[in-house]
Formats: sequence, C-alpha cells, structure tokens
Amino acid sequence: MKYSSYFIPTLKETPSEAEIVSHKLMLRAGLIRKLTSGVYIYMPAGLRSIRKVENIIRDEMNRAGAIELLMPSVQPAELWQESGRWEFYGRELLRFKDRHDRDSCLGPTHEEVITDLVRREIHSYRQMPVNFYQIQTKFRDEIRPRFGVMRGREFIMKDAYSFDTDEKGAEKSYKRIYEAYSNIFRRCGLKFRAVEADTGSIGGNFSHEFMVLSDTGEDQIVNCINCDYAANLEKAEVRCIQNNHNNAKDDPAALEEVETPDKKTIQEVSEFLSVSPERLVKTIIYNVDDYLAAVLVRGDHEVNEAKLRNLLKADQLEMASQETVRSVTGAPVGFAGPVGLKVKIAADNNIKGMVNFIAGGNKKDLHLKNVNLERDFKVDVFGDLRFITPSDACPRCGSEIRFGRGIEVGHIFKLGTKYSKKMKALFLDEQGIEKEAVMGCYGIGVSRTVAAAIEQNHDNDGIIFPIPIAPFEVLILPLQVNEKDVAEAAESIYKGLMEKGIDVLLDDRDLRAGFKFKDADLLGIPLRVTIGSRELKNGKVEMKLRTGSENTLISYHGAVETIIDKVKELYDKAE
RNA sequence: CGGGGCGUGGCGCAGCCUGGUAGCGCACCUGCUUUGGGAGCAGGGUGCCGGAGGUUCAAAUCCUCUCGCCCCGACCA
Repeated sequence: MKYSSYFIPTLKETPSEAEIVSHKLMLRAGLIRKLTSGVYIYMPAGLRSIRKVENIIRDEMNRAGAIELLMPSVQPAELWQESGRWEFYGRELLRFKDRHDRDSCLGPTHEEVITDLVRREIHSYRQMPVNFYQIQTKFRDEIRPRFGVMRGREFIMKDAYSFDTDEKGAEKSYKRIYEAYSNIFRRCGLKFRAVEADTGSIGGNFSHEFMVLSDTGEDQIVNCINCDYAANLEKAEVRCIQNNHNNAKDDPAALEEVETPDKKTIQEVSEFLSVSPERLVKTIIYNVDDYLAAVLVRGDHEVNEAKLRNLLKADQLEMASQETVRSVTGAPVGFAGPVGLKVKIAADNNIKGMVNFIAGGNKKDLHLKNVNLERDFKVDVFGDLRFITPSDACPRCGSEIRFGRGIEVGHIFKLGTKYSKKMKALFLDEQGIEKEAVMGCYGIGVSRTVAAAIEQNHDNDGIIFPIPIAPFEVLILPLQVNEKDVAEAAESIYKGLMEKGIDVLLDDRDLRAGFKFKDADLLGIPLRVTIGSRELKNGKVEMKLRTGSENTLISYHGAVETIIDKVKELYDKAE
C-alpha cells in the first residue's frame, strides 16, 4: 500500500474527548473516528488491525473444531421471551418495533438465535458435538460508554456456542476453547491471564475471563503469588477462617445499648466508640425478588452482590430504598442491626467467629454493644458474601494474594442446559431417549482486543503494535521522494516485499523527514526501513524496530531478504 | 437515571462575567527559501458561535427550552 493513495488521517493534537492512552492513540493514529456516543467507524488502518485479530481467531477456532457461520443482528422478541431474557436483560437490550409493530431487538449476544437454530436442525447425538461461531457486530446499549472502542455500544465480537450430549462432553468443549483462547491471545502478543469469573447476565454455572493485564483495566483481578489461582474480584472466594481478628475466646457479655447520635457510617461509629471497624457488624437491607433480606458482614468488609445473588438464588437484587429500610428496621439508614429484625438474615462466614460485637440498634441514634449470635438473633443462611481483601489468603493454597487490574477481552461460560431446557433444544441419545443439549458459550471482544493491545504496547511517541496485529508489518520510508535513486530503491524494496506476501506500507508522501518519522512512530508499525540518499550512495538502507532505538544499516541489495528474516524473527518472538 | 462540565473554522482553544457585529495556534491553499525527527517568511480562504424561542436599538455574550458530547456517581448505611 502506498501512503499517498491510502487514508490514514493522523492528528497532531489529542482530541479532548479521549481519556485513556489507547483511545487517544487510536484517534491520533487515524485508526478510528467516532460517529456518536459509543459508536465508532473503523478507519482503513484500524480495520486492517481488526482483521488481523479476526484471522488469528478464525485460525484457532477452526483448529479447535468450531464452525463459522453468521447470524443476524436483528432478532425477534419471541426468542427472548422464550428464554426469559426479554424481561431479565434490562435496558442494555436495544428494543424497537418494526413496521408491523412486532417487537424486535438488536442482538447483544446470540444464545437464543443459535439455540433456535440447533433445535430445528440437530436432533441426534450423531450430529454432536457441535460448536458454531461467528464474528459479528453486537449492540449493547451501555449505561455509560467510555474509553473509545474499549467500552462501546456497538462493537465487534467473536461469539461461539457449543452443544454437547452430556456434561463430560461440555467440559471437553470448554477446555478446547480455553486452549484456543490462550493461543489466540498469545498470538496477538498480549500479556494476559485467565481468571475465574462470575457468570453475570449470560447465566450458567462456571466461567473464565481472559484478562489483558493493564492498570487502566476496568476489572479488578486477584491472583496468588504462589499457585496459579486467579479470579475476578467479584468471583474471588474467601477462605473460611473463623475467629480471625476476633476475641472469640471471650465470654459473651451482657447486651448493652449505646447512644450514637448521628453516627451512621461504620467509620463514624468506630471512631465515636473508639473500637476498630472489625468489631462492628454492618447490616444492609436488600430487595430480593419478592422479599426483603438483611445481609450481615463485618464492619471492615464489603458485601459482594454477585455472591449474594448466587447464595440466595435471586434474579433481582438491589439495595432497599431509604423508606424500606426505615419500615423494616424502624430507624433511619445507618442504624440497622440484626437484633429483632423480622426479615430473612444472610450472613458472611466471618460473622460466625465474632463475639461481643457492635451493631445497629434499629432505632435512631442507637447502637448495641456485646451483640452475640444465637443468643441475640438467628442467621438463616451463612455463606461467602463479601469481597476478598488484601489481608485474606489465597483460597486454594493459603499464600499471599495480589490485586491487579485487567481488561476483559475474552469470556467463556459453561451454560449447562439453561437455554436448551427453556427453548427445548433436544436430541435423541444412543438409547433413543430425549435429552437436553449441554451448552457452552465463548466470546472475544475483537475491537477491544486491539485497544487492549495498544494499552499494553505504547510509548510517548505512539503505538508499538505487536507484529501479528499491526496494520502493516513493514513501513518503507524514503526521505527524498523526488530523488530518482531513492524513489527507485524504495519502490524496488516495496515490490520485493509485496511479492513475498509482506504487508508493507510505502510512505511516498513528499513531506519533511521529521513529519514522516512522527507519523511512523504514532502508527506503530513494528519494522521501519528508512531510505536516504546519504546511505544509499554507499549501497545501504536503514532498518529500525519500533521497539528499539538503534538504526541498523543493511545492504540495499539483499535488503528484501534481510527484512523478511527480521519479520519472521518478530513473529517467532511474538508467538 | 442523578450531579458536574463543554458545544465558537477540519483539530485544539480564547472571547461570554461587564451585550457593540468573532479571534489565536495547528491544519488547509499560493509563492519563495528550506529539507534525517511534526520548517521559515510573505500572502490567502475558511464560521447561521449546536438548535429553537425570548429580552434588547443591538446577542457568541443575558434568559427559557431543546439536542449532542465528555466526566463523576448510581446508593456497602
């Protein structure tokens, strides 16, 4: 490709809308342009990068035995009503009516469509297992799109859906894709980690997220410094160690009321009474489906709603309003406690070991001291209900854990029979018995993967693309395009590389050297070949890696071979 | 959805408080000089000041409404 007849509109200044590095650089390097909030145009060079990622994905998915197809982005409401998600999915699902007044939506994901297809086409164990995938534009009406292509409303996603005859098969399918994903992200040149995760609105019972490690990531992840345990913060299990931080050996003392005027928060109460927050118990009232529940956690801990939702097997879960809290506890927000409460009480495991703790008194400006389990109140259900903290140990091996941030680029789920049951995706097994298909689903954010790669690979001058996903592999930069020798040398190397199938960009623009160098660094093509009259007179051209600073003089004759070798070397390093 | 901020030439911004008929840098066009890290000089074009309504002799500026975008938050008591 010749730059002068291509289209890479670079920007010297950063558009004011961009907040994070990848967003800024993608705009500046002319990879994307915004159309409207959370919706982007993939510009020619950006699209090339996207296509590279897609092709790596295709390659690995095909290798893992998955079959590509392409499903519609417009979907009928009926399918979503059948799965129950027309109600459950919420406002992220963009709904509309067609001219016949039929309810429709833009597909944020395709479980319903694929399950519908499979139930109509697949009837026998002989046709299974199958795994269908597509690379397609999704639309999710995010509450707050941000960070450019990182959290857009419209985005490119690879989604795959596996159908197995039994749990064992599903397990195998899951592992195969897990391996494929590891290969994909490794081949994209990313530093990533697979972590255990919550299943969210997709549903199901087991899942892993593939996280690109980055400080600007939206997700918090936890990993063990010793074993290979790693999890999303939402999912990270807390080891059930009783009696920690607590004087559990103490004998229960007499319950005591204590005035706490206007002291509503844990911090205020603990300061006012001069006790550490871990001697307090926090009581939070929740609206759960069609009932109310109180949740207890230690004062210095925080309720993990994902865990709570799972423990209570709840569909709907939200903190109760101030009015509800008042009617349940008889006190304004800030003074709720378990003693005398008439609602279901769920408590975090850590509560078990606590003796003589402090809790709200269910009366304005009142707390209770020396509250004790069983004697003063009963808990309906115990469980792991809080977020893990840095002082907790690894749930697997007990070693120290570390917190970090990541960008979720892939997510794989074991769905079980959730959709096949509701939508009757049935088949006949060897015995002629009708069974529900066991499903899995697997997503990769394609556009986000490119952004994540930039987030992880850049410097002050611009992007440093890993070669497998760079828009071009080699940039040829002739300095004096009007000097015949230079222009001819550039053209000849350009043609030589093209013939060998190298993706090469020839910057044939008649611009000052500095300008072209700046653009080159901004765009981040991994290998740059500079051709200047000075060195060319000695039969030399220069080769430079975007990652390094040293310019290597190479012989003009044989330059094509030298460059190809270097490209191969870069691929070997990346994979 | 709640709070905050911003919409002025292609991009980044000033002007608005205190109304008087729009400006700077970059980009763009022409010429000359320059030419290995976003050149210099000279000349030039570029705006329904997001939209609608109102106040006024006069509105980018004041008021009302509206649309769009960005940021923060969305209840841990």
